[in-house]
Amino acid sequence: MQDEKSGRAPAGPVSMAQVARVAGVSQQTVSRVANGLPNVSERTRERVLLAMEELGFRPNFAGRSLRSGRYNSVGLALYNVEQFGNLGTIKGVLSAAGDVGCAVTTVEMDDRAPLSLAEATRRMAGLPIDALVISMSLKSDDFEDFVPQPGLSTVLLTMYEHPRCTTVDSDQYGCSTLLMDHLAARGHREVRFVGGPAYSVDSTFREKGWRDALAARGVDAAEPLRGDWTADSGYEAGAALAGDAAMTAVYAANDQMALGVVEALRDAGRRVPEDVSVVGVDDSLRDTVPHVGLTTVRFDLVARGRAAVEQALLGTAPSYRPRAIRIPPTLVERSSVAEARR
Amino acid sequence: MQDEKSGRAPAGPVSMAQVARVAGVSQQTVSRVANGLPNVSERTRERVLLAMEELGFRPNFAGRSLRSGRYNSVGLALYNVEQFGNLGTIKGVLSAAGDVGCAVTTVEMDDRAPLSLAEATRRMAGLPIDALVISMSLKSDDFEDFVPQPGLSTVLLTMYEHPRCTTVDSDQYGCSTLLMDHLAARGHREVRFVGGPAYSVDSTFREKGWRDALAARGVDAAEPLRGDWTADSGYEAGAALAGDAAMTAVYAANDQMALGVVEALRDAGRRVPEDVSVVGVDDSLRDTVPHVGLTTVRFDLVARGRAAVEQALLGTAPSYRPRAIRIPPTLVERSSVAEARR
DNA sequence: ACCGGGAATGAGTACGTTAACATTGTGCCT
DNA sequence: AGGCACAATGTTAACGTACTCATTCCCGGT
Repeated sequence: MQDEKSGRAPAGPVSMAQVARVAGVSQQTVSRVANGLPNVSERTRERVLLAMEELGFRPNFAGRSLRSGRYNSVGLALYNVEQFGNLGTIKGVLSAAGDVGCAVTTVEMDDRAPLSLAEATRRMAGLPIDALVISMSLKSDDFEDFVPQPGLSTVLLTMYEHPRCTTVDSDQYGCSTLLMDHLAARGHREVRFVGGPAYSVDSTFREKGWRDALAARGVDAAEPLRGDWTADSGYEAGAALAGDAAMTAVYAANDQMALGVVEALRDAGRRVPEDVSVVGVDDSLRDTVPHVGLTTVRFDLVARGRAAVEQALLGTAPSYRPRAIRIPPTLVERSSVAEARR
Repeated sequence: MQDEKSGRAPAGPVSMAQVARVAGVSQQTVSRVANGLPNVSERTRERVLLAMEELGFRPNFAGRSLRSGRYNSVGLALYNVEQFGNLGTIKGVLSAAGDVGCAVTTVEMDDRAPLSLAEATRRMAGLPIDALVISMSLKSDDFEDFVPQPGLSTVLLTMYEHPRCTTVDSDQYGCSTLLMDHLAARGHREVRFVGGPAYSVDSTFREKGWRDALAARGVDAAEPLRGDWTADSGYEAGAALAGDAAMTAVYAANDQMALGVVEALRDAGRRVPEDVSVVGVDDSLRDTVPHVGLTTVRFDLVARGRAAVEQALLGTAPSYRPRAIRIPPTLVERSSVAEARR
């Protein structure tokens, strides 16, 4: 049985040599046609293109990059794929890679494999990639010893800084400054904090930003509460906070918890924002809740992914020096913040 | 200046031949060590490993796969990356690929390039992949002519069926059956539908499921409303629906719109679920809204991604026959559905 | 002492591509 | 007419790996 579209039945992958034979030219001429080089006569080009079509030729990636030494692909090592924010980051990575004609080669680092940076790098080093972006929740001590693969430009998506790798992240500290300034400008001094789980690096940086902002204004930080990012855990925190008569504002480390806090405060008879102001982080409720009123902060996650890829590709140049890039957040002002009562 | 870790400064990528020279063995022996083959004496193995370490050897992907003809990678063509559900699907793709030691090579098909299936396949065909998964919003007519790249096992993530490619999707029709059965069992006959935008294929299938379910019970379908997936658009639809005295239930095509419908109905003085029952799709509010009460339907998106990769890899066997796989949803019963008034 | 056998290792080759160089053909200028 | 420039095409070599086969070496059995 023959392929109904072509006269010949191509068995397995088709090489340039086979196309050349059919077209009656040399293999080199096929290469020239495949790469759109100019020095081919129109007649020959057509003959070759026809033969390609007929045989179903597709260029062999391995042969091509063995010759060129380039892969036109960026590596992406992901841990915790389903975590909030990864989709935007992935979009940015794909988009920036696509801009320069690169694909993205991704590997999920799950719990089957060890999670160390060194291990992740080793696994990625054997893949067809020109540069590497690593997105993993990292403990600080992992950094001390880490040495990137020599000859493989590496960027880390993290708030920590590294002497030999560029690091890129949304500014998880700066978002607190932004929100606390916003609250302070409206007379809020006693601001409580509802964080994420203790192991969360992002939450830790947001908490530090909150703490420093209070300290800068000479306010003692009241004990922060801790949720698990869910709205229900925010509700619990809000219920616990409702009795605190001193505080005038609550800073929840994400919007879902902030929504829970608002609900709990209202259920406890405290009005938002008249009695208590509430702010969150992420702007994740925009399309999700009708008439969102939550004042929050938005990260440009796509820019985060884009920056990572751009730096990783820049890093292939020998003169490149590692740097730390922090994508600034923007304030999204809605109606959950009012002037503090005196 | 020398590399501080090794005696020699490796210039550029290191090949097996260079390692062999340093270790005083043949290139073939280095290959055996690199691949863990048994026929190497302990003494030689150690010498080679030492040389590898010293030079910073990493196996060349291109050479390896040129020889083997395999890439150990699955291609993923994505359109509309940030669309709901993609993160779970990506997780499933990565996870299933990782299970068999494969990476995932992804390209975003954005509006710079034409969106046709043929075009996407052509672009992916030159990448280092053994099989291909395509996730694009597809119009039905794209299918008629589409012929997958010969020799490249291809799976489409879509509800449409294709004679020559396996297609995989969450059952966007079956979710309606599930919800309508649930409502019917509680005496609901007049069920209104709030769909997504007209171009959405998913919404179209959900609407068809709703329509067929009504027809099966001899109920004339009242004109469906249309939102844009956001909670606010759901609110508008709910406000328009509130005056309909005949209906006893609303089926919104996603949870965010369903939440808007609930809010609007309550603002209009109709109780949920006592007066009107409301159901949604996706179970996307679970952690997002405190005390979610919405009855909805959950898709196993990870399973969707996993199935796509599994079928794509199975498709590399010559005896494989294309099929259509629909991942069934599960009902998530909460408190927005009650017995219909008589 | 000789031979057979198996383990360790090496030599040669092919995978598909592209760069560099070589060759042929064509037309134009002097 | 002779030669020169340039375009079109062909030839050769090399990229790094792993398969197949050949060789060497050592040991034990007779």
